[in-house]
Amino acid sequence: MSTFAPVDEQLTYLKKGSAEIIREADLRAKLEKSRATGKPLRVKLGMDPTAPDLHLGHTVVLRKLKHFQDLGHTAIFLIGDFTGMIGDPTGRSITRPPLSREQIEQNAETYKAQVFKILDPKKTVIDFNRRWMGQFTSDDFVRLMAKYTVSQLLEREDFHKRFHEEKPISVHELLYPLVQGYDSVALEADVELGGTDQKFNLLVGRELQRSYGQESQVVLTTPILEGLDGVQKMSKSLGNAIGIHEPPLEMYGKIMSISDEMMWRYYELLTDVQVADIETMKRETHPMQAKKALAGKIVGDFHSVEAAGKAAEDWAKQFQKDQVPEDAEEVLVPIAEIGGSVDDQGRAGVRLDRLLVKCGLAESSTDAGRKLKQGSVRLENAVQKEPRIVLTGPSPARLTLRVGKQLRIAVVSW
RNA sequence: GCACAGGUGGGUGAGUGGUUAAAGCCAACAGACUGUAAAUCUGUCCCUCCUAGCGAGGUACGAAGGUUCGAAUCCUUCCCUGUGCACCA
Repeated sequence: MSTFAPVDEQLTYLKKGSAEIIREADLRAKLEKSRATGKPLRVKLGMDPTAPDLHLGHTVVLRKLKHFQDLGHTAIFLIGDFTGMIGDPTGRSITRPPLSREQIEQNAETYKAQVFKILDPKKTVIDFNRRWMGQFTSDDFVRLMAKYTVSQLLEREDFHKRFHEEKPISVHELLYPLVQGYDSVALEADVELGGTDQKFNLLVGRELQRSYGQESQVVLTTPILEGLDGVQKMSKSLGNAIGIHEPPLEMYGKIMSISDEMMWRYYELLTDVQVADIETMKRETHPMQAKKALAGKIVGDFHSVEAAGKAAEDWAKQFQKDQVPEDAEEVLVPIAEIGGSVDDQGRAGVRLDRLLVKCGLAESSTDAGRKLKQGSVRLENAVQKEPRIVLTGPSPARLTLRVGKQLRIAVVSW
């Protein structure tokens, strides 16, 4: 029989890093009951497989689920393969383009693997809402829809806003919160987790459970993590995300580039460092050192301690010492692909602008030309403004290219 | 179905026949300064080509046509969004 920690202890652990608990008294009651009966709480976290890769922003709430798991409760990771087809309209000012079923299934698979970087696979229940939504008949749907009103749905801020701005709201978007709420009914969830932006959807779950004769779930929200810009929420489409699958050096570098202010928030939401220790660091540690420590911790979590150490070294080489890191990204470039030519003495003429595009250092040749003119391209550490260069050495030439902070090794062969 | 209002570059949002890839702002990118942080200042910010020059060409203001020497700006048709009215016999 499982034994649970004292309720107050559990509460303290769960409250750290959470934004809001609705309602805390209910959570306490549920925890007490579970402790008394030895029955773990069923804690649900749902995610739509709308993007193939998870980033650090997603891990905030995953970590919270992990906390419940640590306390001995049942973690249910729900993959919204059905809701994914609708696309959560949360925070969107426009309708999401629907994803194909194949795409969703593919994403769902990668999700499974990725969440286990945080959750304990042995103790996690993975479910798919297509399991019950796929069986839903039209009758069931009508009955579900009858439990909510349009004005209740329009209370939601983004709908409300769109409605008043006379922007389109598709009916299926309105359905999203209902389906998500129904998931809680199907799973008989005691607690549902989500970002603060999910608050409305989570609350619908409470109402629906009551309508279906169940005890309402407790809603626990976590803050939305800002991305690299420190302003907008972390999101791949905004290009300010750190993916959990990214190579160590890249991940480390991205973390180092966040602002000092954001660093503390990352500490709070992405590490297990205690609040008191964070406060001490704020006062006594040089921000750069603290940031390096943070980067090391996070890289360590998703890769390994060794990888983190290596990333730290490489990072210092690349950005602080102007050296070339061992794991620098290499791009193999046959000279023909960049319109180069070889003369009779074996010298190769290379078009630098095209090479930059090929290496991903410029978006287009026009862009490359601009960067060259601006003097932001460095070849072997020397500013290079001319678009043509001649290579005289033996065939595969390793060129170190830098544009701004980015570094690439181009291996040009002819 | 009818009427009205809209659809401009990554995002906002000017521009209503003619110095113009299309003001301004934001984002983004680069340079200086730094701790690759922030802040600040400067430059860039559709694509292709080269002889790389404040060069040449090509695309671009929902779509397709049309009127004009010339249109994002005028006309026609179509598509999309919203609003009001109607329809629901």
